[in-house]
Amino acid sequence: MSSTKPNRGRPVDEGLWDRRTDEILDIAIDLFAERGYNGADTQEIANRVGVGKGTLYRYFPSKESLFLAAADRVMRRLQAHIDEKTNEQIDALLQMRVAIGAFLAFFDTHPAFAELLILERALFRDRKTPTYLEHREKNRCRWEQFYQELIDRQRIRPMPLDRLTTVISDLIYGTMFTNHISGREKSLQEQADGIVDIVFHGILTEEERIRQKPEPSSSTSSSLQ
Amino acid sequence: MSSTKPNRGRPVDEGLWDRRTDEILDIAIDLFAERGYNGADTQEIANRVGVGKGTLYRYFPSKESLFLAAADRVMRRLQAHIDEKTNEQIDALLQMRVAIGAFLAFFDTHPAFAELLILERALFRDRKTPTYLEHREKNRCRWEQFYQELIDRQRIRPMPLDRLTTVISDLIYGTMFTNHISGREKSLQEQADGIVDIVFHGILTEEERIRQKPEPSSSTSSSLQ
Amino acid sequence: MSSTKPNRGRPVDEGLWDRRTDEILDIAIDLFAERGYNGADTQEIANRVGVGKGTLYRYFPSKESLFLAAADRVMRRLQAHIDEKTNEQIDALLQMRVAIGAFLAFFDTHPAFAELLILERALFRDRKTPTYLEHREKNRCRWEQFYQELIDRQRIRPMPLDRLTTVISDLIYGTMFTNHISGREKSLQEQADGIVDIVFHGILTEEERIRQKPEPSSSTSSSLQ
Amino acid sequence: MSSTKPNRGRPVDEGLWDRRTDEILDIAIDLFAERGYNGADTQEIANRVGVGKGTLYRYFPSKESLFLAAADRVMRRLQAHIDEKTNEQIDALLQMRVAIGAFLAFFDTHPAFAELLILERALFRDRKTPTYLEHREKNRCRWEQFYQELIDRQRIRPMPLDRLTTVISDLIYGTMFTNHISGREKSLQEQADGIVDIVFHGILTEEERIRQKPEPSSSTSSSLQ
DNA sequence: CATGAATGAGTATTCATTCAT
DNA sequence: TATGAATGAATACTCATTCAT
Repeated sequence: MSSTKPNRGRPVDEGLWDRRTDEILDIAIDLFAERGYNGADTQEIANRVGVGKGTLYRYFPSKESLFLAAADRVMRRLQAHIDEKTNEQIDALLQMRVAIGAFLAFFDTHPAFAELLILERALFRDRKTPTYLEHREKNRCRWEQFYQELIDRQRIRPMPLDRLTTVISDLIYGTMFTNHISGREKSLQEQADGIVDIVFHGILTEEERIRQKPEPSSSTSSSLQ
Repeated sequence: MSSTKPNRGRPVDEGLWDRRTDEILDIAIDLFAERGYNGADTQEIANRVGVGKGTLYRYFPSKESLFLAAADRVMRRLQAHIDEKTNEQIDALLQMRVAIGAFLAFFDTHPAFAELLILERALFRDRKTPTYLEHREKNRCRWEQFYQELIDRQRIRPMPLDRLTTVISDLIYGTMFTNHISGREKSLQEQADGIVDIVFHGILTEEERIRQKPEPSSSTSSSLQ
Repeated sequence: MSSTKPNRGRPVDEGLWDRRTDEILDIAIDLFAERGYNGADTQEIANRVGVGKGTLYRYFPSKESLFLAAADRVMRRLQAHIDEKTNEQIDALLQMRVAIGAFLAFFDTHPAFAELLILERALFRDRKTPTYLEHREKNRCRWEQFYQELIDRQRIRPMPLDRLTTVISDLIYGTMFTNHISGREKSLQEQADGIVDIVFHGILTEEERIRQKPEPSSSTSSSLQ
Repeated sequence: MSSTKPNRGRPVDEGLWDRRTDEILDIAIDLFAERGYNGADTQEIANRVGVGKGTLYRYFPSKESLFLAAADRVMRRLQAHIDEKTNEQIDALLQMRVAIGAFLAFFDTHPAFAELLILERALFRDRKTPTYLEHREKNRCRWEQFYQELIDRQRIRPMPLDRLTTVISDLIYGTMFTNHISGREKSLQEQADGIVDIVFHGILTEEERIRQKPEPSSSTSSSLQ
């Protein structure tokens, strides 16, 4: 998981390398978030870490790779955070609520992380798939299984799985971005509840729903109907 | 054109100013989107416009102001685009579908515009409310009236108006960003339909919906319940 | 004395050319003095004069020539000022007092003029003998005659004429520069008296003067001894 | 040189900093004098020193500070030069001669130094008291004591001390400036003697001096009369 | 004659990266 | 291994001058 460490000569304190790598990353995350990419001086990062500038370059071959590694660390921490909150065997629909709440809470607690994801996209658009999309794709499969089960157990209407993952994902990422940018004042809980309410029940009234018959779903799960 | 004006000398081509301002803006939008803010050389912009660098600075006092004006132009065009598509007197719920579709289509047609909004947020976070948030707020009132009417006519469940505007707005902006970033392959129409389906009907089955009773809404419209 | 004026076509208002030339020069003197050479924008000069930038270039072929003409105007005005004060047939030694006082008063009244002379020297050292040296040389002859007469009439000790002109000239220019730079607080009259006192009587006491016998002068006037 | 310092890595050559600072300053003095402030390219200075442009900025934070430091170095060298020439215990009046001679010789040997003082005044008039005035004021006290003693020992006529310091100072600075500007051809010794002659004995004849009674001095020493 | 729109040469400064020690 | 001194590429902006009208 850590950068490739040169390994000639006397072996160093085991773990020092990794601990310092993470220390650098955490400091870099904050500084990049505070100052932006160009505004974050490598000298300043080195100062905050308490090492020489040259040492930084022993851990990361360039400022860019440091930045990208920082963005990656953000996503790994997000993953861990959500896993931690949802691991338990609670009701599946409740788990969705919890996951959405945990997601929003994570970025609310660490605004710097949101900042980093935005920066990454803006600055390195040509060079790399954004870290957060990579992670999204990595988890898509898990979520699709999760949703499929709910459909099979007839708790969720049959509909294309990718519609579910995509719409929900776009919604919470959009919410996160907007929260971060505009400093939304509403309580996290309220906000999460609002999202879940609409996603679960839709906005239409009973009668209107009957009139507007849900479009028949077209993908894998259509056979279930 | 050559009456005895008090100011002799080279007369200004009336309208040239505005035409050129827009021309510069359009070229700037593309270049900023292509190269990013720092990568977009003022010289290159001038070259593409076909004027000297100094002339650029007659129209915009700095690169930053040029960029910000470009972002503003994007939002004004978005506004005009959606207005154009939805002006007609069609069914209100259909109008929602149309507006969502128009929104996504706009950025699909002009990926550079999406790019600009992201850049703006990343680079000028400290200096300015993002242009797109400004426009969002400007329209919030209109949409809340729109939703209130639908609630009054019992086509939409009673729920806090800001929940409606916020969730839908976050969803479509999140979708737009993600589309732009990941190059989503699905057809625009399908995508819009998917969003509308979930927003309108929610994801739960009939039985599940009854079990999970929608949380009673807390705002202005709660009295309607 | 004015710049070479193009003279084809309809002859203009006689004198307009010269009047405007002087007007430009006076405004330029002030602006150069206020802002320095680079800081003085040609646009600003044009604005203050109330003409277009292009018009300036009809009067002076370049910014540099405008500046040099401005410096020249300063010296011509100095000349006129001193002539005016000393023209009358008063006692010769008193005339010296008056001339020195008038010189200092001139620059005290017009600090911008002093500024210009300093600027000229600093900026155009390679290109041109400073205007004020030109004027100094032009007047040297007159002053040498003046001093010779005083020596002949045994009112001034016999000494090389160039020593007189040089030392006195250096003294009053040095005083003028220093006054301008440091904002000397002493009254003009007192200052002029102090200079004259030392130049007329020297600083030594009677006894000391006898001990330090004045060095026999070595130039033209030595024969008088 | 390689003891176990807490700071490993490339050690600083002790003294290199100071040596190079002076080297940069000397080269800057020459280049500024040759080309003027704007004409002196930072790149050219770096080239002449034989370092990269960036290195220059490690020593001086800006071109302006480099210039000002150069001017300051000139005055410190002037100070040292005059101190060196006058330190000995010779007759006080002779010391004055020597100091004046040393002053003029200094700038005659280093025309670039005179140039710098003029430039400084012209370019940074708003920002800073000219370096040479600072040094003048610093020495004023010493000279006033010196003169007071001469007055007490009745070698100099009683007169206000500031008249003495001011007139002599203005005279030698004025001479220095004019020498530099006009390239005076007379020998330094002759010139210094001429100044001393007039300052010591004044220009009037014996009889005339009696007629023009020296104005009674007005300050501290007036009581001595 | 007068104008002012258009031009583009010219330059200080920053900061990621290297590498001698 | 760690350091930080040295480097130099890279770039926005100004303003004197021109010339079409």
